[in-house]
Amino acid sequence: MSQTVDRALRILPLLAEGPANLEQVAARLGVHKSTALRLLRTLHEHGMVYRQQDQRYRLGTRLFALAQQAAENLDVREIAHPHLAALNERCGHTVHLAVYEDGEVLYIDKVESRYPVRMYSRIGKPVAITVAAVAKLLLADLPEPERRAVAERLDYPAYTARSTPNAAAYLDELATVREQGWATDFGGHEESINCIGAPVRGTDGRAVAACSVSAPNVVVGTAELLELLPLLRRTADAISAEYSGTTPPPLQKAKP
Amino acid sequence: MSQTVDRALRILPLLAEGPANLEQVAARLGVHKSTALRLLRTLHEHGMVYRQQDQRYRLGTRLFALAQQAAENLDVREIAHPHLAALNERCGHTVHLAVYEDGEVLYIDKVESRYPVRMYSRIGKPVAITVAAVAKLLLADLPEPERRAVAERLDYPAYTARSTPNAAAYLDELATVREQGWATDFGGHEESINCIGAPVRGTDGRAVAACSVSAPNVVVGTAELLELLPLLRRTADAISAEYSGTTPPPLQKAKP
DNA sequence: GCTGTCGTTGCACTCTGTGCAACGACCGTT
DNA sequence: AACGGTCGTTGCACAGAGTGCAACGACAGC
Repeated sequence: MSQTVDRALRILPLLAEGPANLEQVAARLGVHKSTALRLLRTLHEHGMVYRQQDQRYRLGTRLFALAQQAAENLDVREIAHPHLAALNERCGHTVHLAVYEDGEVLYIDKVESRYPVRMYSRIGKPVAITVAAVAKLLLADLPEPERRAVAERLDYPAYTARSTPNAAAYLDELATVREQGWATDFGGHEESINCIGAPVRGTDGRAVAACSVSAPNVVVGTAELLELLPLLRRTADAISAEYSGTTPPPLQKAKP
Repeated sequence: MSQTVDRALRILPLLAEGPANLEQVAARLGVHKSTALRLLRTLHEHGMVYRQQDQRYRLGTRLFALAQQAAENLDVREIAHPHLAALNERCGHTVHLAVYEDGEVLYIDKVESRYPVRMYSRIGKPVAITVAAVAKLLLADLPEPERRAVAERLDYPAYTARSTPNAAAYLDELATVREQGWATDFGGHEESINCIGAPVRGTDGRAVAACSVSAPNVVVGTAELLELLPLLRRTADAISAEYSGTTPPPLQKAKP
């Protein structure tokens, strides 16, 4: 749309390949040297490109700063929600999204079951950290010292006979979860409620969130619930992809 | 230099703060809505901004990709990282790597403290240039006219009672740092955080980067932190050696 | 159905970006 | 030293590109 800006922006991927001097930039843009110079100067003023000692240009650190800052403001929930809604659309059960923060795991989004029998939960509420599938996924991915510290600091309430009894058992469970890349909670919190979860990962591969599908026994058994695992994992992976920016996800309307 | 490109680029940091709609962007740029629209469209075509469902704009994924490539071009970072990780392994504190670029000092890598109490920082974020140990090291090594120019252009915010008060004091401090070859920041930025730093030098002896160890008072005192100085300097020197090519650098792990 | 908000479009004006040519700094060669 | 070559930089005149304006349209909330 805007020729000048367009040209300026085309310089960036060009420099991403490696440093280039003025003439090379001008040639590859198909413009006069003086034009390229002015564009590069403007980019330079904004820290988008940097001029090394040999006068060649390369990408600047401001790009870095911008991306980093944007990543911090990135709302997983916003990105995840449509995916979670779609998942709920297909399976009908309650879908949760949770994050880890300062030794706690919190639900930050929820799409309600479309069955009449529902489990109780509330966005913003701390999760039963010792048993919930999402909690296991998030803790499993913590750096080992912190994971151990948290596990040992926790209480292990016996919600049911299948609740995790103590730190040792929990750490074992976390190892399993880390290995298999998904988690379950079969009646560990409420006798009659089962749950499966999968992690959402950021660019660095660390779990930034986890999502889960929960359903009461009376609606589906554990075997039937596990059949949803591939779908759940695909959903989690799609969210990860969009969150890390590997997918230019937002399917924009094409011009007619 | 180029008004149009300048306006377009000013949109990016604006969006980095969080999503904004067309009117907000236009208002903050001080231009008409239609102008802002065209700029945003151009940015959009290049993937620099992204339009969410509610029509608001936020930074796009292309920016992340570019930042990634920009980071890869900073080869100090790549070389330094394993050394920094090893340093963190041995002392447990937060380790930073920073570079100087166009009057700013930026963190380009970070290895998190393994203690529960951590300092806040972010890769890509400009460093508190008047007080940070890494900033002192990098400025101390600038050619004298540029050093003076930068020092006199800076603000000297009084973060704490121990912050550098003015340009004269800063230039004195830089002289000391240049002489001793290492730097400190004892509570100059945050009252309770101390920090020691050492320079990474290129073939020409100039500081191309600086690394530092930071720790809160509550974890280690200044005396104890200074005991880490030899280890820190050895780390910095090892990075320098590998970066200048004096060490047959990437000693690959032998396959078992 | 009305009113207000916000994104979008077409147009006329003019300001900004452009290419050109000449200059100058730097480097290696003879 | 003088020369020729390369490459970045500058001033200028022209026109093409960007701008603001006003009107339109989509949508939401009373």
